[in-house]
Parts: sequence; structure tokens; C-alpha cells
Amino acid sequence: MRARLLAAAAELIPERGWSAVSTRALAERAGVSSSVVHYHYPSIQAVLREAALGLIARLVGELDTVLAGAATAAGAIGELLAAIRAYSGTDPVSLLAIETYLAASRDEQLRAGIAEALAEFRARLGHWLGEHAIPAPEPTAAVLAAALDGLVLHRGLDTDLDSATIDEVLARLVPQDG
Amino acid sequence: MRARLLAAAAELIPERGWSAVSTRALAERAGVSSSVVHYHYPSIQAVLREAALGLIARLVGELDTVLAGAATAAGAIGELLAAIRAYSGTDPVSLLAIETYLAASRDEQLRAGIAEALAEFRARLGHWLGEHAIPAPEPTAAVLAAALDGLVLHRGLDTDLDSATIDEVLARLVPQDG
DNA sequence: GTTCGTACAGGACGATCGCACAGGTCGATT
DNA sequence: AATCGACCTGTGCGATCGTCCTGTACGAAC
Repeated sequence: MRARLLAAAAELIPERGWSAVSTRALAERAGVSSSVVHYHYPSIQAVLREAALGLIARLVGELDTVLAGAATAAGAIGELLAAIRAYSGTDPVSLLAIETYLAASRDEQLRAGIAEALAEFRARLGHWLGEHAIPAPEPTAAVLAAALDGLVLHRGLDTDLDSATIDEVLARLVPQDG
Repeated sequence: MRARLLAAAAELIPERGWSAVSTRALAERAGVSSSVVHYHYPSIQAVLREAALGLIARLVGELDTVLAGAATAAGAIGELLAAIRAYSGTDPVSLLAIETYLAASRDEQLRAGIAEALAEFRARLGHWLGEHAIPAPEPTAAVLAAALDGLVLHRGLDTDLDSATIDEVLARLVPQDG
């Protein structure tokens, strides 16, 4: 039942906004009484936090499988862009991620969790870039991660952001010796 | 008095979150009765929308003065990074901007307004890049704008993101012939 | 067969929400 | 002096909020 509550939270946060997810709406979506929420969790915030951090962790975990499909650095950019192509900036996953960024500014526990996930993402990406002879791998990973998040953010406002030219521009970030 | 309400909204949106700004809190911050809100505006959403779009427009307007201080493309990157250095990702302006992005997904009028502002930002930046012989200026401007927004977003979680190395990495986006 | 802990339902608490409406103050107009 | 419109206050409506409290169904333990 905790899983059903978490799934309901993951649906409602993008729909209504973090601070507008109510106990009753959450329970109704999960198909249970509103008392169940406070039986399993001390507060609404705790449900939202767990649901959000769970999704973020899954997103970070996807990085490895994405990078596994790329041989060159430019190829990795293409793979990364292809991976975030599913996130239109208006889909539930994108919105939930951004909502979590914001809620983290008002919830220290959430901030710590998401900061750890971001650090892990950058560390893995930086390690991969270093292995593929990209100069300054860690800062490059940081800029790349920020650019990917920013692109998802902007794609919610301009759906033209997935043109092929974006790939070429973003590939400038990973200069190859050859 | 409308100005006082808008100023109060600009304070409260980052503090509480878009959907958690109430009529009474808004009125109290502005130093008036809660009825004043509905006297000047048809709804709370209308106040938040006007306040948010006003701030976004001011931010876009800053671009020209920033670019005016740069001669080369790499110099422009430095100026842009210096300009967003004031936005820590946890300051009111950053948070208000991100809140507006999110609220736009639930408010078509807001979405149209912010999309127009973003288009203008990219057009101006793209035009400047084109004048300075950067290849593919428009897509470069789009990626650059996304990267800047993403960097602000991530700086809220990792304050190390303003190291000098970021400048060099981001400067790869604007290759010069020489 | 009785006891007991777990997992749920239902209802009620005071607080707060957006919004509407009736009155009141006050400078400008006639 | 009377009138008017702009602007603001106070109050109240019904709805919804988070949380707590009281059952109750039910399988496991003994």
C-alpha cells in the first residue's frame, strides 16, 4: 500500500504542484481512505519526499545504460539527448523532477537527498568523460548535466528544441583530439 | 497599490511556492486588507501571473546591458556567467523564475507569456552571436540559454558550480576561427 | 476459541482557503 | 452643499485543509 501511495504522489505532484497535493487527493488516487496516509507516514511531506527521491534515483540509474551504448564522446551526447527526448518538459517525469528541485529549497532533508543524487550523476558522467580523454571531465560533466536539465526545462516552452542542430552544438562541449 | 501587491507576490512565491500563496498572506505582506486583492485583480492567479511575467521581462531586458560589455564571444560567456553569479539557485529571483516555469505548465496564459520572453532572449542572444561569427548562432543561443538556466538550477544544490573551470568549459560552445 | 497486532474506514477538530458583499472614507466634480 | 466614483475595511460564506481519534475486519499466535 505504501507503493500505491508513492505512485499516487508521483502522479499528483506534477498535476497539481508540490504544495497543492492534499491528503484526500492522494488517498483517493491510491484508492484508499485518507487515514491511510497518516498511518503509513508521519505527514504528507514525508510521502512526497520519498516518492520524489525514488524517482530521482531511478533517473540517475538510467545514466549507466545510456552511456553503455556510446563509444565516442560525441556519440554519448547523442545518446544523452536521445534519452531526454522522452522528457518533453511537460510530461509527469520532467515536472516532478523540477517540482522536487523547488521543494528542496524549503525542505532540508529533501535538499540533501537530491544533492546526493546530482553529485552521483556528475561523478559517473565525469568518470566516463575522463576515460574517454575529454579535458576537464568533472566541470564538463557539471556543465553537461546543467545543459541537459535546462534543455528539458526549456522544451516545455518551445518544442522545437529537439532539432538535430542541438546535437552538434552540444557536442562542442566534448572536444576530441582528432 | 497594485505595485505593492506585485512586490508582495514576488516575495511570497519563492518563500512558499506558487500554489501556497494565499490571499491573506499576500494582503498582509502588502500591508492591506485581504479584500484589496480581489478589488484590483479577479483572482490570486492573476496577481501571481502579472508579478512573475514582470520579473521575467526585467531579466530578459538585462541581457542587452550584459552583452554590451563584451567584445569577443568568450568574453560574452564570462559576462553571462558573471551576471548569473548573483543568482544562487536559492535566492528569490531564481526561485521565482523556476516557480514560474512550473506554474506555466498549469496556466496557458502564463505559458504563452514566458514562452515569448524566452523566444526574445534567444533571438537577441542568437543575433549577437551571429554578428560575432559564431556558427549556428540560433541553436547555440538555445543551448547556451538552457545551460545558464540549468546552472542556476544546479547551483542551488551545489555551490561549487561557480568555479573558474566552468567558464572554460562553457566557452567551448562558442568556437572562434582564430 | 480467544487474544492481539496490523491495516484500513469513517468522522470530527479547528484552521485556513478563495471569493463575494455590504459599508465607510475621501478627494474631485458639479 | 450634494453627488459621485475610486479605494479600502470588515465580515461571512461554503469548501477544503492536515491531523487525530475511534472503531472494525482479519489473519497469526497460542
